[in-house]
Amino acid sequence: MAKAPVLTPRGDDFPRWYQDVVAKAELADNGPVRGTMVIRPYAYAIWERMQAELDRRIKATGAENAYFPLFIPESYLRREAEHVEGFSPELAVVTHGGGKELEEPVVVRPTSETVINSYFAKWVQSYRDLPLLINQWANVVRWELRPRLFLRTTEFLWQEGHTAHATEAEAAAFAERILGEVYEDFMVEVLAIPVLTGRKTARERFAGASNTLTCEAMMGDGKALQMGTSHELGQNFARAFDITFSDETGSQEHVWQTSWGVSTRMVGGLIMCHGDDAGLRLPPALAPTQVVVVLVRAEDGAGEAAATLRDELVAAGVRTSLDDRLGTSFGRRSVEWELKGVPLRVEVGPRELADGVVTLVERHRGTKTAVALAEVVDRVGSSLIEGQRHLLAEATRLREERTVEVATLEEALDAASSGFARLPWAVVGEEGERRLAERGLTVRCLVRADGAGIAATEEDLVAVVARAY
RNA sequence: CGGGGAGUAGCGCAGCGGUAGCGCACCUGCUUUGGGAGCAGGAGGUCGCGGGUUCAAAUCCCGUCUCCCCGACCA
Repeated sequence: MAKAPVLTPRGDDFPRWYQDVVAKAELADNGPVRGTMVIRPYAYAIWERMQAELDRRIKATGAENAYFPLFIPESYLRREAEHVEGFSPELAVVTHGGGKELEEPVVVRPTSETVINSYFAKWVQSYRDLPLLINQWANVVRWELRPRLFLRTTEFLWQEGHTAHATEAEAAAFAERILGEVYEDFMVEVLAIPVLTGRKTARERFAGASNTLTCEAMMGDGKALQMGTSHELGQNFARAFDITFSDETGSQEHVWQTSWGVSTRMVGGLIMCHGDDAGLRLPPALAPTQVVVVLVRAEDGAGEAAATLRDELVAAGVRTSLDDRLGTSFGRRSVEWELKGVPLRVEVGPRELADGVVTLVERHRGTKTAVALAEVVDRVGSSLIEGQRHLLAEATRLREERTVEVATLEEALDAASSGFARLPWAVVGEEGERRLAERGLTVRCLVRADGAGIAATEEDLVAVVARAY
C-alpha cells in the first residue's frame, strides 16, 4: 500500500514543494511579524557551515571582521542620493525610544554603507591607511511586501564587506576578487551550485554603486536566483561622507570603494538547486552531518558495531552522527534523513552484520550498496567526494539544457519562460529591458561572449535573460 | 495601493441556526520495529475581535482586525 508522498512533488507545484521542504526538514518557521523568519537549528547549522567556509575565504583576502550598530541616523541614509532613493521604500524606521518620541528618527540598517563610511572618514587619513578592508556578519531589515522563507524575508542574516582603496583600478580588482575567489569559489566548491558571474545592467545595479557584479544560479524550475553581489561604489560614498586621504605627493584624494554581500538567501538557493521529491540534498562539503549511522535493530552486537563505526568515522574526520532511536520505526527514520538531505546513511543491523557488511545509502543517487565493515571508512570517504561532484555535475547539466542562444528579443521572451536565454546585449538595450520587465523577465547579468572573466566594457556583451526569484 | 479568497485544536480542513467535529501530529499502555507501525485509551477550543438579531449564533446582520493569492521594487 503506497503512502501519500511526503512532499508535494516538485514537478506538480514547485513553490508548494519548496514550502513543504522548509517545513518538513525543520528548516524554518514564519515569525510572528509578517515577513520575519525563525531559523530552526538544522538550517542554522547549515548557515554556520556557510559562514565558516566564507569567513575563511574572506579573511584570506586580508579583510577583518568588525561590528557596526543596528541603528542608523535617518540623516545618514539621505547623504547619498541614489542610495536613499533605492532603499527608502523598504526602510523600518524607529520613531520612539525610552518612552519618548525621538528628535531624529533612526532607521534599522538595510545595509551598512552609511554608518561604516562615516567611520571610514575618521579612520582614513593617509595612503598608508589603505586599503581598509572590513567585513561584518549581521542582520539587516528590508521591509518586504511579498516574503518567502530564506529567499525574501524582512529580516535576514548576511555578511557585508566594505573596503576603501587608493585607486579605482585597485577597488575594481578587489570587487572582482571577492566575486571570484570568495563567492564563486564557495558556491561551486562547497555548495556545488554552478554560477554565472557577470555584471548587472544599470537598471539592476545596487543603489549607490557605479558597477555591480553578481553570481547568478539556476534553480530546479529554471528560474534564476541572485546568490551574491559585489559592488564598485566608485567615489560616491567617499564624497558623501568625505572620506579622503593624503597620497604620496601630499594631495587630498577621495578613496575608491567596494561593498559585497551574501545572505541566508543561499539556503533557499541550496534547497531549490539540489532538492528532489524526497527532500533536501546537501553537498557533502557543506553538510553539518555528512554521515548518519542508522542502527536498524540492536540485536547480536549491532548496537556496539554501530557505535564503533560512528567513532571510527569521527576519528577519520567525517562529520558523523548515530541514530539509535529504536523506538521510532526504521522507515520513519529513513524518511527523516532523506528529507534533511544527509549525504550518506550507513545502515547497521544484525541481518547484514552476520555477513560482515553494512548498507551504504547515497542520498545524491539513491543507491544502496553492501560494504564490508573493514572498508566502510574508505568507501564513505570516496562516496562523499563522488557525491559532491555528482551534485555539481547534475546542476551544471540541467543549467546547460535549459540555456538557449537566441538572436532577437522576441525569441528571448519565449525562451526565458523556462530557463536562461542568451542574446547580444546590443539587441536588448534599455528599451528591451523595459519590454522584458513587462513580461516578468530581467537581464540577470551581462557576460563576455568568450566567457573569459568579467567584462569591463559595454562592448561585445551577452545578456542572460530569465525569470528570477 | 487595485482585484480575488480565507479566519474553527500544533498543522490541514469539515460543519453554515439547536451538545464543537474529522485527518495528521501529541500523551499513556500493550504488541511491534529491515522504508512514514497497529490496536486501545487520552489530552487539547473565549470557532480572529467587537456589537447586533434570536428562546438559542461557529452558523444570520453590521463593523473591525489579520492573513493568503494575483499586478509595480529588492541579498
